[in-house]
This record gives sequence, C-alpha cells and structure tokens, in this order.
Amino acid sequence: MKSTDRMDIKNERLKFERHLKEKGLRLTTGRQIVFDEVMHAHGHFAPEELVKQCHQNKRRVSRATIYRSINELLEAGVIRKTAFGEKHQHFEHIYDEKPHHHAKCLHCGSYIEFPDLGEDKVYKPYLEKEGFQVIGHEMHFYGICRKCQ
Amino acid sequence: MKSTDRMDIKNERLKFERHLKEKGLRLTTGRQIVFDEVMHAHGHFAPEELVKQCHQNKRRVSRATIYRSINELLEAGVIRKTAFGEKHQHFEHIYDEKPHHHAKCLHCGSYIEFPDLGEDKVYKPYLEKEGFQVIGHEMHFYGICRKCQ
DNA sequence: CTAAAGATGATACACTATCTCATATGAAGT
DNA sequence: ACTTCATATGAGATAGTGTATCATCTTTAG
Repeated sequence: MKSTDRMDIKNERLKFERHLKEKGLRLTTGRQIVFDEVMHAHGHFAPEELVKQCHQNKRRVSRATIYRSINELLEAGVIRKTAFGEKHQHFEHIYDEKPHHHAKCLHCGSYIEFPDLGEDKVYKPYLEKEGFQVIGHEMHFYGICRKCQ
Repeated sequence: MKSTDRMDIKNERLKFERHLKEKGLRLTTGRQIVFDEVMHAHGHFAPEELVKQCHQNKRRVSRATIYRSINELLEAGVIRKTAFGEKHQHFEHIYDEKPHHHAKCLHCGSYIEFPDLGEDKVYKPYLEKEGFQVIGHEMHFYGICRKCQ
C-alpha cells in the first residue's frame, strides 16, 4: 500500500461523511463496514460480491444495508457505476484511480483498463450546444483480449 | 418512412436469414414477428417493452420466443446492446442508423444521440499495443438534459 | 407418410435489487 | 443516566428480468 493511499481513503471518508451530514444521515457501524469493504475491494465489484465478501470477513451487515450503503456511496461520489451490459450492477471506487476507461473481452469477460486520453472532450461542446449539461462520461471498448486470441 | 428504409430492412432481413441458416435454424413465424416488431420499434427498446408491444399488436408470440429471437438478432448483428447502467437489457436496431453515441439525463432518464466524431480511434492503437483486438466501442455521456435544467 | 430435427409456449426457476415493517440504535435534551 | 424521537437495521416478502425445462407442435428431408 502506497503512502498516499491512507490519505486518499481518508479523503473519501470525509466525502462520505459530508454527504451523510447533508442528508441528515448517521455514520453508523453498518455504513462504516460497507465503506471499508468497498475501499478494500480490488477494483471493481458487484453488490452481491460485496455481500459475499462481508460474509466471509465475518462482518455483520445485512444485504439490505449493503445495498443501501452502496447507494449512499454512489451519491457521495465515492464510487461510480461501470455498467458494461452485465445483468447486474457494477461499481468501482474512485480514490487512487486516474481517469480511465474499460475494454471488455467478449470471450472470457475479463477487462483491461486504459487511460482517458482526453479526446472525448471534443464531444462536450457539441452536447452543450444541444443544451445538455455534461457531468461525466465512459468509454466502453469490446473485443478479444490477448489471452483469448 | 424514407424510400431507402425498405431496402435497409431487406438488408437486415438477409443478414438475419444468413445467420439462421449458418446455425441451422429456421425462419419461423415467431422469429419473423419479432424481427418486424424490432424493426418498427422506435429506436431503443428493452425486451419487456417488446413483449408488451407484441401483446398490444395482437401478435401471438410467447415471451420465451421473444427473448430467444432477440438473442439471435443480436448474434446476427441486426441489433446491438446499448447498456446504460439500467437493470435490464437495452437494444437498438442498427439499420438506418449512423454511428452514434448516447447521452443520458440523470434526472428524467431520457437520452439524446450524437454522432461518432471518430476521435475515439486514437484509443485503438493503444489497445492493440496491449494485444487487445478491438471489435467496437460505445461512449456514454451522462448529465442533465435541456428540459431538466 | 414417416421420422427426425427443430421451435414453441407454459411454467418453473434463478438472480438481483428493492420494499416493508417490527425492532434496535443513536443523538439530543432533560 | 433517562426519555424521546428520528433514523437505521435485518429478515423476509416482493418485484422484475431473464433463463431453463419439457411436453407438444411444426417443418423438413427422405
């Protein structure tokens, strides 16, 4: 773990607390557990994976609380959706990560990440001209990964 | 309906038939119905919407057949997935459409389309250097649409 | 006309996510 | 500490989407 990571996590924690305060919600044990597990999830995760992970780590949180907390983390901007045509939701935490996109292998389902090169900003003026206020974007590539060729 | 549309649909039909033949499947009444309804769906559609649409139009096809046919249409390259973080699958037909992407309003859920400007091709060399064979890509913008501001 | 391959529909099933509601918990005031 | 009240939680019910099963029907080939 890099020396900066603890700072990053602390930052995310503050973001989360701020969000909860704004909504008049409490930072409870359950929410802390979910926060921690999310931060220690390796990159991407699906809610059900997190449920299993919590169960394995003997964290006592119900599925309902996990789902609810994930939504708060999402609203707080600590995690984001990375949907990719799957039948379930998919998230990743934002801390420690540089802007990047994903390429998914249609054969084995694995994905690789690649940096945001910024070219997509060309689209922004176009959308703004249409009156659309851009908040964010994702790029999804799909194809065949090195191993599956 | 433009004069070219009938040609386009015919083309898609041929594509579909070719695919079925390759797999040793038949172009049955059920599959024709689904093909027609998909072609006449206004742009995007979710499977369940198509089920309702068929029902309203008094087309006698079961949900199972609809889902199965959608998958064949997908494999045939007549439609494509346009997942956008929803909890259900989402498709659009390809005929008559120029390469484009989607921007979704986080408030009302509506989306607008905008043309593919081709900038994303900058990413291709990068991915190929990683040994990833690119088949396609999508860009997803999200934000607030004109009406919701 | 028959046999074999394939297609269909009704239903059961699996999975994900949300909702409900009774109970538990935490914060603030006394 | 004690009480009060808003908020949080867990267990289970529920909703929604998509897939699997299997008996029955249809098409095609011979």
